[in-house]
Amino acid sequence: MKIATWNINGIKARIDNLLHWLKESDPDIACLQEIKSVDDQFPRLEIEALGYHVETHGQKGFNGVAILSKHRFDEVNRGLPGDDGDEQARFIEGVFTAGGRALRVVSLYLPNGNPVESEKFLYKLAWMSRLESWAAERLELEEPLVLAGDYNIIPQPEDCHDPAGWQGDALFRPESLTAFRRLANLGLTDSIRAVSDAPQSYTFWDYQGGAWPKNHGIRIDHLMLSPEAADHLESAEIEKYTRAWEKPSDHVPVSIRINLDTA
DNA sequence: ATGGTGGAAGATCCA
Repeated sequence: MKIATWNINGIKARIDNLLHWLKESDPDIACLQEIKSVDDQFPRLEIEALGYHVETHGQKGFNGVAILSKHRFDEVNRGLPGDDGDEQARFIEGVFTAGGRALRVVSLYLPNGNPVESEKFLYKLAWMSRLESWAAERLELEEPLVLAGDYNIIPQPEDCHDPAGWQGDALFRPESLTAFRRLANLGLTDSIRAVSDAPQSYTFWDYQGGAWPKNHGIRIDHLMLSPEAADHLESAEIEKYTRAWEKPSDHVPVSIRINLDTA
């Protein structure tokens, strides 16, 4: 089974690229972030025509996440628990049946958190604390769980072109990295790191300043796996070819293959 | 010092 995550930076601007990628990459489950659309304006028909079930958690203008799946959803949960006043659409969980057992897949869009002097950084850290609580609870189920999305976290210096330049940024602040490690240390495996130590494996290149041709990127899109998923990880891949397409997203897809039939 | 680029929306905000 192939599971992918992609911050598409606007579904209206990216629908042609998305359809092309779905045909080419052919994921069984695709987690999308920054759909920047309300649910009833999401172009579900074109995607359903390719054989996908579509579940969205959108909002007007910003944020918004979705899961596309060739497998039927047994259950869908929208929103990260822990703050009833949080209006931002950044989290959706789908539950599927794979290999005769439950498979949980989350599409998440973790807050950027800049500027760090603002409420936005506090919101990022609070959101990460809520995510940690949620993950701790889910891990008790001892099921295959894939936490996929744009984490807005550069885990290690080798995950960016210029660590000194990122010093102090919310994506690389010690508080942010500590919160990410706390999450990982619950027992989640970083898929890309599990299959490769290669540096300069980036998932995002800014539109500005020729970042893409200069390969000035960062690795901030991650698929974090519970032990029951990580045990069956076969491969992980950054599909960077999409960054060279016309009208690209500034992020590229990251995908994994796991074999849950042998679970 | 400024603006750099792009999306959504339709003035700015967000990244």
